[in-house]
Amino acid sequence: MADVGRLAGVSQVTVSRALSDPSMVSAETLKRIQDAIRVTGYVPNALAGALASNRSNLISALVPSVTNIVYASMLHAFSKIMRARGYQLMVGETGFDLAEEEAVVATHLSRRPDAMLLTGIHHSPAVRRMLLSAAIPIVEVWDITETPIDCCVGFSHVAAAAAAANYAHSHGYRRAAAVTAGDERAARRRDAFVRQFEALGGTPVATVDFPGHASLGGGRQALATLIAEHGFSGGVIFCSSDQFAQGILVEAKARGLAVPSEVAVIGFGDQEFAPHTDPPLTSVRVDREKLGTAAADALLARFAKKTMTNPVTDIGFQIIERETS
Amino acid sequence: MADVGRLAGVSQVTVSRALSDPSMVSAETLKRIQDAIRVTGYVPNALAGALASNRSNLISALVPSVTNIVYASMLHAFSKIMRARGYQLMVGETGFDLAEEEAVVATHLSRRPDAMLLTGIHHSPAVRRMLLSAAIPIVEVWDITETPIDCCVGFSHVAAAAAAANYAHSHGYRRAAAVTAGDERAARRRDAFVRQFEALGGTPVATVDFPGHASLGGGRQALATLIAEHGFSGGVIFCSSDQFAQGILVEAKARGLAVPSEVAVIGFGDQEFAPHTDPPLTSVRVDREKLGTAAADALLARFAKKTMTNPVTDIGFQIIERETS
DNA sequence: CTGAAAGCGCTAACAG
DNA sequence: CTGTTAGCGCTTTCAG
Repeated sequence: MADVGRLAGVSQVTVSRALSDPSMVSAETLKRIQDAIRVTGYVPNALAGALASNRSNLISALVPSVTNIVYASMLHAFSKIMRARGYQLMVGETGFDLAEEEAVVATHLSRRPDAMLLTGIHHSPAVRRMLLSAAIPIVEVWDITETPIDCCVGFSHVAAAAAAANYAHSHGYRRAAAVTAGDERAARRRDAFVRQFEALGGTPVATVDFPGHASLGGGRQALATLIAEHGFSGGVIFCSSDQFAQGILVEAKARGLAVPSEVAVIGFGDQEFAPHTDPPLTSVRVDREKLGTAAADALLARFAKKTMTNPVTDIGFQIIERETS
Repeated sequence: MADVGRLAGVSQVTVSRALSDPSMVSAETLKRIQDAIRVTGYVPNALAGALASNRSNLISALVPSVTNIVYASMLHAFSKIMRARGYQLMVGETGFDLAEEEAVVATHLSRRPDAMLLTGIHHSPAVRRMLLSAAIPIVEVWDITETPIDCCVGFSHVAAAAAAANYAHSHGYRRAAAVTAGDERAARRRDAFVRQFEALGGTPVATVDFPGHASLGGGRQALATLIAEHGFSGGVIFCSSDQFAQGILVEAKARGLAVPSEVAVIGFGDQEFAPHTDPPLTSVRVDREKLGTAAADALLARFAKKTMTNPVTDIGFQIIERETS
């Protein structure tokens, strides 16, 4: 930066100003500086800038996994807005394990992010303490709580699952099953679905749980298991993800079972392929782009003014009725 | 750090040493320092450390899109290794546009990453210049070239597509079509497939291109288009992605077309669901985890010693024969 | 094994 | 509009 200044015949600070706010230097000085930058191939050092200004322009985003499309698409929407505002993203994967999250949070905080996005509302006491003393805006996503660390953007998993149970019951289903991936929020939905479906007078809900992530193969296997081991002989299957639902459709077709008359399915997530399965998949839609943009908006609002109008943003959900139930 | 030192009765530098290399301080001093850290809740400032040491421990990884599972799973494998070695990932999305890539590269370089992962081997002259003068290890992935910026890890798209054409021909197919997403590498595969299939004596290959990313819906539409507008009446369809292939299977089943006798399909990527479609999908496998780990290994080797044994790593591909062709 | 001093490249005051 | 002076919180180097 000093070299650039020397070449342009100004001091180093003037170069700094030209870069951070061009309106602070005269037009001709600006031009000379820009020329000098081009000639020298100068690349600013954001590290030094961050240290001096105490603003890193970094946002850290922690998700369970980047290979899960629901988190990836949320990140995409989130980062698009943040990038447009000059912030860069540091992405971290926390798995579904609180201890792992703790280590990731610690290393990310050492980079002094200006804000942090966290997935979920359940964190270890150590994480809460670190986050609180970091004193930066924090947004927790994919769930809502009355007691966020700072603010949260999401929806009620209990309400979504109960709505699915109501939907199933009102469409005449009295028998049901649930297929669930190894994810705390999915498990909460499963429990809420079971509770509500049975409360409405449905027969006991059979459940099949997978420890890992949802997959098409898992959905096929789940239907096979339900039939072979749970005596499943018709009814609606509430899935924790559209991936499972798609697998159930494939397996049903392979077995010659009619959908929805013999096997009905409700997916979760309303992923891109849901309208194009055969038959088109009924699913609970969660607007992942909106989740990402609302999370970004919440952080930007916190940057603008310290007072929060409302720390809890419920983006809701929607049951998209198609032809599988 | 000075506070911690005061509490432990040592100077600030000693704390620094205790953190960077515990063996440099005596056992009892170390213990006092660790206690002091616990008491004060001290969180190191990696920004300052990076500025002073000229090593940021940051790696920037640039992919076209994080919502595409093939890039996401590569990133996952890559970051796992890098994180274990103490490096953190800055993720950037470049889209499929060279100009966008330029802006992303510039901002990432300003953060002084210790190395960079780039997707693809085609970059603008400005990007090459910036990267060269950054003088850090660079790995280009998903493709190979004799003239990488620094080193590359990938496979030959031309060879993969030609192998698919050979496979189709040797399995008796004389008619073929290709369905391709809007991605330069996919287009190169399409061209290589067409060239080889026709060279082997196949009839002219009908092509359907989509500007955006591959999807199940796109695959369904592609088969409909091939039948309606290209008079497709049997043969093998080479897809740029398993997503398209899956859509073709769904559409074929919906139309009552037998697979593979009336419509045969070859996917690309061998994604998780490929073995579980009905019938199981024949696909060109690219080991994305291996791609990520090999890219990480290449950078780590560059960190260890400046001389490269071999700058080009070809991880190859494999045609997985299942039942759709 | 520990400490003192210097400085990484920038921004934030304060002057002029 | 521009320059001067002080740091930001660390690591590095050189002494002891």
